[in-house]
Amino acid sequence: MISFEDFLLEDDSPIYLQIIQYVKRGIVSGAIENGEEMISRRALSTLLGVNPNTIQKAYHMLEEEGIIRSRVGAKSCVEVDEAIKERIRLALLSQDTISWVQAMKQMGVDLEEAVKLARETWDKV
Amino acid sequence: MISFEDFLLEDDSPIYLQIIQYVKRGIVSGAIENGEEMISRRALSTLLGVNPNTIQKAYHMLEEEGIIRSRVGAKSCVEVDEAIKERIRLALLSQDTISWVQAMKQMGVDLEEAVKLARETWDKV
DNA sequence: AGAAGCGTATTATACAACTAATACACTTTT
DNA sequence: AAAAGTGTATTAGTTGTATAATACGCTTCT
Repeated sequence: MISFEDFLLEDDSPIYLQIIQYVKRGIVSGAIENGEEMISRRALSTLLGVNPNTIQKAYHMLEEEGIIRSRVGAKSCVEVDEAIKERIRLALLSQDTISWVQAMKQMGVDLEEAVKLARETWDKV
Repeated sequence: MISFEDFLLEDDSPIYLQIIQYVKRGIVSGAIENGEEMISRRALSTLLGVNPNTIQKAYHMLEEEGIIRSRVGAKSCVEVDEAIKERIRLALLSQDTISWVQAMKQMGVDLEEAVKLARETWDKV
């Protein structure tokens, strides 16, 4: 079951987006597998200390994106085939990398400097 | 004068934060220099097509952070010494790089893959 | 001196995100 | 069968972001 043990509220972005991002990144990394059960909405809202409706919104959007499957009375399940996984992987990797590269360029950092910075940062995080 | 010519509203983050980020990145890159005049609040709100109050909020926060200096009746000016510039540079570079590295790690991408991805992305952006 | 432009301030409205409390129908567990 | 847990839905309230319309006093330009 996906227990959200290592999930942390850090960002100032909407919580429901952070939850969606957490699940997507988990799928990309392989930490979250097809068929796996999600923790229930109520349990997650208690765990994170946020409102059940916030969780509901995140789960609902995950369902609309075709990532989880819900049935009344039972826990929601992850339902992703290889095509969806690859689609998510490409989207997330390019999206995150593009915005980082844009930031570096806007600050006048060249490619080699940026790579050096990334290498130095890697083990600190 | 800082004309915000190459400023683009893209993000879904608050506009006033995007403006602050634009100015900070400009200072880090050297595109924005100490003593330079800011475009007036009214002119910028017209240029970007957003409400004057949104601009006022951004400028006000920039002033509170000690980055610009305002006098009633005159245009606001950038006022940053080398210490402040270095503080901003360190904060922005590490902040952006850390979040990118975290993203890559959460998705199971190792350092060399990430570097490769960054190199491939560099010229496309 | 006068007009225009500037920073600053106030009040009101709209909308999205988040919180809060509750209810219903269904599945799973006991 | 009963209880507990689940997804789903509704209504209400708070906060932050952005819009809208004005107003005042100061500086700069003509």
